[in-house]
Amino acid sequence: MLRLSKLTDYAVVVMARLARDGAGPEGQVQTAPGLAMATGIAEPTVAKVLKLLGQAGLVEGLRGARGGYRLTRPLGAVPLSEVIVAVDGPIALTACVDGGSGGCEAERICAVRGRWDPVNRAIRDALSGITLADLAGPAPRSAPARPDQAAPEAVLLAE
Amino acid sequence: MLRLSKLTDYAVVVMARLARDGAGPEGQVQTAPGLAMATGIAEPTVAKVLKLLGQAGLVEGLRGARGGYRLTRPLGAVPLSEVIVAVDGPIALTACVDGGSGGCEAERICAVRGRWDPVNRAIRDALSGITLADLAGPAPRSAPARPDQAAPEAVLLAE
DNA sequence: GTAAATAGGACCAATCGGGTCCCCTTTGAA
DNA sequence: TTCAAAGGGGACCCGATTGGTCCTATTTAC
Repeated sequence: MLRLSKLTDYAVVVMARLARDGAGPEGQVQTAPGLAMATGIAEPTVAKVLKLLGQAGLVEGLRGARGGYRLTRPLGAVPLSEVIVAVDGPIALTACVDGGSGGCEAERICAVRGRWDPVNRAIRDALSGITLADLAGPAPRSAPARPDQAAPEAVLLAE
Repeated sequence: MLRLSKLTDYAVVVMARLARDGAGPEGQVQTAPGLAMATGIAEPTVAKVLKLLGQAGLVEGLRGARGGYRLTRPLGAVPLSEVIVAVDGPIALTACVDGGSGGCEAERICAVRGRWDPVNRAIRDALSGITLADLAGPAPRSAPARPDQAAPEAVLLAE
């Protein structure tokens, strides 16, 4: 289906939330439990996503009491491709592209061997041209006034 | 990893093989076992791919003895996106894009709800700009893409 | 010193996709 | 007329990947 993983989706939501709450570069930090509360995503999952984003340098984690996370760059400076790479790994549509030889037993007679590169490049370019600001931008419809006050329990029970 | 399925890879290989062996529009047909032999892909898998491609109208299957498959269009007139849709289903990076409501319990507080559309569109555009001829390399034997075939476009969201 | 919070890794379960096999239908050829 | 070759359609099973959870170590404010 050419889908990207849910983790990537969560990552975008979490980073958008960080930006929204002022946890930008050199700004205030926000804790993983707090983000989980605000986004409605389970807390261990939020922690996992933040760890991955931290390893990629997209967020900065401050340890210890009063610690938390904040963005290292404004959303407009973060291409979507970077988030995908951070969470899902390298962007390559087929296994035989970057892995070199081995694994593809039809290597000898494969007619399209090594020809997926332009495809991968096209995808990467398309994804690099979109920043998180484009995704998190102005509220799509009926911006919720205070989503930080919304109780996830209520959402679960509502529908 | 944003990978596309192996089946799609096989589909490209098989279609390239069809073109290479002259099984183009109104040309000779080639059998599934023969294609399996030529490509090194397991025969049941080749048959499965050809069925999917046939349902999408990308290849034409002739039944009965002396039957087989042939392309309905030259490779240059087949955008990669169509093959992906035929084999993998609609191109949509996230589940919450086209499915409407249901499934995403954080729908109410999701900050990026409905914002994946430009991403999907960018991907689709990138994939539509690449034809199988680009993947299969230079025209094998004096059968270049014929641009007189008007763009049949494109049922990306069909299914 | 203690509590709060991140860092890192291991672990389990479920979903999805790859691959195979089955039987039916069609149709050219003997 | 009969047979065999080939496609059409679907069901099925196994494996891999992913999503999600938990535990422990480390750091730091109070």
